[in-house]
Amino acid sequence: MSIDSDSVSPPGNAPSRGSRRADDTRARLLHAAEATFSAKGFHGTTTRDIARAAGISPTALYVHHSSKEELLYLISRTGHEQALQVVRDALRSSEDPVVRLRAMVHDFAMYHARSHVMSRVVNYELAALSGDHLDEILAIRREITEEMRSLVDGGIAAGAFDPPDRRLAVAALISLGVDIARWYRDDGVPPERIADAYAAMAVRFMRPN
Amino acid sequence: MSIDSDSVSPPGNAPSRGSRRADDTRARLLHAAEATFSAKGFHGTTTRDIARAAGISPTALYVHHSSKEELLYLISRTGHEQALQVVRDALRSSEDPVVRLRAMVHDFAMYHARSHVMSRVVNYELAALSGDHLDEILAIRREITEEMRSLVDGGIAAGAFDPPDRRLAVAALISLGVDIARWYRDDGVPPERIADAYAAMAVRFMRPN
DNA sequence: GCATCGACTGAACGATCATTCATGGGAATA
DNA sequence: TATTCCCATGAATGATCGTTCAGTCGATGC
Repeated sequence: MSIDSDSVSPPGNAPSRGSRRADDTRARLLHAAEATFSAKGFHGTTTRDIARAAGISPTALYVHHSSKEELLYLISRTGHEQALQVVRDALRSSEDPVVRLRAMVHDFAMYHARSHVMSRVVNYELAALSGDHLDEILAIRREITEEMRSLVDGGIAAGAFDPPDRRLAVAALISLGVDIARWYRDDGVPPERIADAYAAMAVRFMRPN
Repeated sequence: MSIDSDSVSPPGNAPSRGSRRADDTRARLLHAAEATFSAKGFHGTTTRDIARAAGISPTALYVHHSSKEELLYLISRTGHEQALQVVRDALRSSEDPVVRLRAMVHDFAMYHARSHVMSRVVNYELAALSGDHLDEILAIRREITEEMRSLVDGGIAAGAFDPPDRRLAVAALISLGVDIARWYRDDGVPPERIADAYAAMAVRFMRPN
């Protein structure tokens, strides 16, 4: 997907009450940054690239955002919050560990396939964030890991899971989802098929023999 | 691991017969580039960063290599060739599909954990390669995928594997290995434990129910 | 002991970078 | 219609980029 226009609100620089025009420009700016960061990386992208893709002058970028890094931060935060929400919603869908696991892996994979442009930025451009911003993002990442861990531990406690290593089972579940952002292509395997297959494989390697 | 000194030979720019001193500098340059590209990305790294890490002047870089991109190319090529070799060696180790799968996942994981610095460059900086260099690297990547596919298809034909989707089973096997380069930390879970757990999980999700 | 030559360097170049500044235009309000 | 002020701009700034150039240095061969 990417950034919804209703999630585009007053960032650090701009006035609190944005006009419709300003909100629209802000949204286009974020989409443009998302696409260029994803394709060329943060350091490989110039503010002129972003401005051109958004259809404005390089200067106008600074009317809405205080820096190029702020754009990366906003994209990272939105993406991480969305991913955390996806995981939490899936875990709320049932009490049965196997059903929850299937839903979580399925939805996590779906999210990374459909939002692969944003997810590439979210997962591979972390090093370009400023110290404070990075700390905030890492906190959200820890929450995602924590949700996964609670799913795995709960399933083990209930006798529904028996992975060879609970910590590495969590790592594997995350890797299967995150790495989709790296290899996914729009003209390849459709998201739904990826999600179904990955959910099935995850259930298999978590289930007791 | 990283680059062995014996794999450091005449690159594009330098004379064919290198002195011991030149070979040593070349090797330090490649190690330095590997480390900085891995930490800050290709575009986030300056030639001055690399030179400083190698203990030489920025100018000396061009005595041994024609450009910054050439360094990335040499690292990418070495890394991909090593990964392909790891996969091929593992597949040669047995005729039994399950044994081969276990060896392949184990060794592929070991390689990405031990060479995580290089593997980050290899897997996440492809976009910075020049057109010709990228084509050459992508050809090696296709060979790696092809080896994995033959393993999976062979196992299915022999009745030893029954994954929910053979194409996505290959994707999952690659993701488990590659993504280690993203999350691995030297002070975390040791490579051998990762490799064992991943091999066990892979066997579980490939085996018929 | 001297000449040679490969390895290396400091200074510099043009290009391009993120960002700022002074200013203009146009939509919304009165 | 007149006024206001947000949104946007062209031009410019200092910094930094990848790379080149004209040499220096020190080890090696005679």
